Parts: sequence; structure tokens; C-alpha cells
Amino acid sequence: MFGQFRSGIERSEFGDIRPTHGCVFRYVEDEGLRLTEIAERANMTKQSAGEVVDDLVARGYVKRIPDPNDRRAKLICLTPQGEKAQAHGRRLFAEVEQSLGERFGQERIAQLRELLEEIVAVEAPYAMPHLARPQPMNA
Amino acid sequence: MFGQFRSGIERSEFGDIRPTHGCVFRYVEDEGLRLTEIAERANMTKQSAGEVVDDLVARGYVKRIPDPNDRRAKLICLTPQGEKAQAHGRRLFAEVEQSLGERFGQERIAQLRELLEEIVAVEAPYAMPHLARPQPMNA
DNA sequence: ACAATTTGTAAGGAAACCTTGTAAGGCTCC
DNA sequence: GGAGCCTTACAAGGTTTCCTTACAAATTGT
Repeated sequence: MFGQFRSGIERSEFGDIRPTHGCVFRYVEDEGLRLTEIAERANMTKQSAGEVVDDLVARGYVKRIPDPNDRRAKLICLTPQGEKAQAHGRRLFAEVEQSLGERFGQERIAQLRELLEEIVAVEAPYAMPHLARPQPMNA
Repeated sequence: MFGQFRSGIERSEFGDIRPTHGCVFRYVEDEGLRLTEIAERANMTKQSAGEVVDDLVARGYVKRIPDPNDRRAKLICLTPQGEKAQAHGRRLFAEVEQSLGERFGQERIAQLRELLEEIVAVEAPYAMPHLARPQPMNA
């Protein structure tokens, strides 16, 4: 049931994506995200996040573009292939949740998700999406 | 809140116990457990489980005694220090669950535990305690 | 008795992190 | 407007925790 996710990735055209890469796909949206942001949300060092990004760049799933607002920084963005992969992953994720609902009860699983999200918001707020990235003062 | 557990171990006299060691402390009871059983329940290879056990032996938390029923096998048992450590860990675990209940509602947390146990029973039955270990036929 | 299986071990390797250190761009504040 | 501090990213090297492959000894089934 959870194996659905792993095997659904492995069998697809995105079979070279491994669990570690999740720290990028989970958080990156269209506008792109700084390495520092990825590291913070994934609760890992910037160096480790950088290695994952390097690997995804080499595989053609993401690219680094200069941040127009801060010349020190780069924005990690999905390539078209990366967007397809992300969409596929999210579809699989929804399927797992659906399967859980069918097996254990839709309402119970919905309550589970709600409670877990609440716990994460309290225990790991750094992992929550920040809708607006803080902008430098000179922007 | 979850950090309670980690830091509660680290600050104690059992500060040299790390998360990896959990695969032993979680499953070993007084009568002892075979390496193969630990590996199966923890869903890892016998070699990896063996390394963890080696480390715990060196630290004085467990010992290997010959299995009277099978001369190939050894039973992994807790030393007195190991039993104290296990008891401490279980106490901390109960405290975390209690804190979660106070923060998010006792009933909701009880439901969470129930549902997760149900899911584990279906998805990872190998991790469930086998009350009676299968005995060799000549026993 | 003999083949197949089970139990545990040994050696070497790989994945996914980390720490330490460097360099460059930006911000603050007098 | 320049000095000092912070932030961003990268590089090199190390550690932890697993794994794969290969093997010896005890047990089991035929």
C-alpha cells in the first residue's frame, strides 16, 4: 500500500528518482526556491541539500537560475521534465491516500491527515510552506 | 515534544544509546530474541542487526547466550543495565504520548494510536510481536 | 546419509548525511 | 561610503548506517 508510491515511481519514466530527492520535489514550486529554504524546510544542512540538487540537475529535473532579487542566491526551479515528475509523484501520493481511505475508512484517514498536519504545524513549523518568501529590503 | 524522547535519552545515564539501537530495545524481552527475529521485525538484514547488537554488547547493554534449543543460534538478552535503559525509554515514550494527548486531545491521540497500529498490522505484520516463537520440532 | 535450509559472521562498499573551511555578494550603521 | 558582520553557495573529507556477496556450522527433511 505504501509500496505503491515507491514502485509507482520506479516503474515510471522517472525511475531514477530516489527517496532522497523528495526533499526537493516536496517543496519546490513554479517560482523556484532557494537552496537555503529547501535545507531549512527539509531540516538538513545546506550542503546536503546542495548535493541532492546537484544530482537532480545532472539528471535534468531541476535547474538553478540566478535570483533577480539577490545576486548571491540562485533559485532552484523544476525543468519541464521535473514538473512532470512532481505531478506524477503527487498523483501517486493521492492514490495512496485514497487506498488507505478505502481500506481503513475515509473519515478516519481524513482525521489522521488533519491531526498529523496539526502536529507538524506545532512540532516542525519550518517544514510548512511559507506562501510569501521574505523579500530583501531593497526590492 | 518529540525531542523529549531524544533528549531524555541523551541526558540520562544511557546517553550513548542512539536511534539505531532502537531496533533491539524495541523488540527484545526478558527471554531473549534471536538475531534473525530482530532483523525480520526491524525489516533489515541479519548483518545490519548483528552490527547493532555487537555495538550494544560492547557497551554492556545486551549479551548473547547460546540458544538451548538450537546450537547454531544465540539469544540476544538484555543485561541488567540494558533492562534499566529499556525501562527508561519506555517511560519516556509514555511521557511523549501523554504530552501529545494534553496538547492535541487524549481521545484524538488514542484514535491516532489505534489507527496506526491497525495500519502497521496490515502493512508491516512482520514488525508485530509474535507472542510465541516457533519452536524446533525436537524441543 | 545427504541435500537443502537456517543461523550467524566477515569483508567490502554505497547512500545520505554531517562538519569544517572558503569565497563572494549584501546589509547595517556609524 | 567603508568596515564589519551576515547570508548564500560550494568544496573536501569524514561518519553513520545500511547493504551485497560469500562463507562455516548446525539443523531439518527425505
